[in-house]
Amino acid sequence: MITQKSAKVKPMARPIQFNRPQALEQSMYLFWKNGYTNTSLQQLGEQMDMRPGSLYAAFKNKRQLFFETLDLYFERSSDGLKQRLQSGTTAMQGIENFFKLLIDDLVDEKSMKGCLMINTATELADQDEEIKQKLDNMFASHEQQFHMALTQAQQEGDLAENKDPQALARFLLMGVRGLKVYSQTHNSRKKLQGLVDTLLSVLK
Amino acid sequence: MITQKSAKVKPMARPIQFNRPQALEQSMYLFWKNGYTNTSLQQLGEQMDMRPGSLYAAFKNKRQLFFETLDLYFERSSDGLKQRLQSGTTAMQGIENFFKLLIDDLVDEKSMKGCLMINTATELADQDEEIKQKLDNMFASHEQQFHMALTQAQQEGDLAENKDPQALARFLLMGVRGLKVYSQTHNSRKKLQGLVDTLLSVLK
DNA sequence: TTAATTATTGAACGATCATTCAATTACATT
DNA sequence: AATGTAATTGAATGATCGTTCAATAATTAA
Repeated sequence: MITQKSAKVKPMARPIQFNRPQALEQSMYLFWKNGYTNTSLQQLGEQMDMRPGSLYAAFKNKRQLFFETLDLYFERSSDGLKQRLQSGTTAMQGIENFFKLLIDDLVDEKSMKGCLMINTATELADQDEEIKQKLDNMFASHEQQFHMALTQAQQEGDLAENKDPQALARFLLMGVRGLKVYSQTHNSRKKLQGLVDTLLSVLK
Repeated sequence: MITQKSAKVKPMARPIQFNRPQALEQSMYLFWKNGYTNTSLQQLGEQMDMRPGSLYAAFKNKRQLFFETLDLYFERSSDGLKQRLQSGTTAMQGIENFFKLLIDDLVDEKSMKGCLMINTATELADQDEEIKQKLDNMFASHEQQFHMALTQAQQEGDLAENKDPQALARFLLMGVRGLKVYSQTHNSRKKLQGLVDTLLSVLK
């Protein structure tokens, strides 16, 4: 009994209605603001303008949706980091610009507070090895971007030869984490500026 | 119709069965590990060995229980901080000892990861002004402890006169936050030691 | 023993959670 | 028009959430 399924093109089904990147961006804001557990599928459905069935057909489940959302956040932050680090005429200027703009972000009352990667690390890294690994890789990638900038700064003569670019990159990123958590409860520009000044003093 | 309620001592009722400090300590471990939202009253009841009715009679509700738990955590951490800062013959030694022991904590696989105050800040500070203020005060208190230690170090000649103890205290505590979040995804002793070395280099 | 008081119990509540699925809809092809 | 296909819908599912409360238990005073 041989079924004669032809290789012909299949008749087109109902086209996809929702805009995937746009929907993911909406989910990102929710997860960012409320965390993973505290964001319900009802909220996600409203924000993304998708009904449960579509949501599950498109993203499998809440966990997978969150993964895609986290990936999007990482891409965005990586792009932003790259852009800011390259915003000066020298690598060292880029690094300084990054922290200047970071302070602006942290001070801005209207902007979203915190950082999805940090929030996820404190909420889920202990309980979820897969997420922990994902975050570790993401942080390492950001660290690498700082590493490259610092290496370039060294080549440009703005960082002493005896300094270790990799260790300093790790340190700066630790500082970024500290600053972001600090600003969750206190976001005075003056104090943030002081913290950044001290942080960057280790590069001198 | 005058009810003749005398001022006599009331007959004793059924005595309280549960141990409040002990129950709170149990709840602390749960909130610490899982976060506020991710800890259910069923889990709390099991861990504290209390049935819902007793739990609500004793602590009002989940939110108030969490507040008491957070207070307990703060007391514990304050006591620990004080003890560690005073563990050396000089204030500067105390500060160094504190970071040495912090690394031990962060590296220890068996110890609980993260910090309840930081976890709460990233989970709830955005959405709950009361908790945000509570945390702000707690962090400020810890900052004050570092401030005092640094002032003493200055008096003892271990911190240059031109350094600002308050700004440095804020910076060190920012560093602690950064280190704790860092260790959520990566807890190599070598790297943590490097980060602490760089952090403390600002005191030189 | 009885009464008064309050801690404790455990079942029950309504709300909300993440998820599923049969029915419907919108398209291209025949 | 009719057919095939897959996206979409929205009601329904069972589980779990935080919380309440009438009944019960344990104590002292009378």
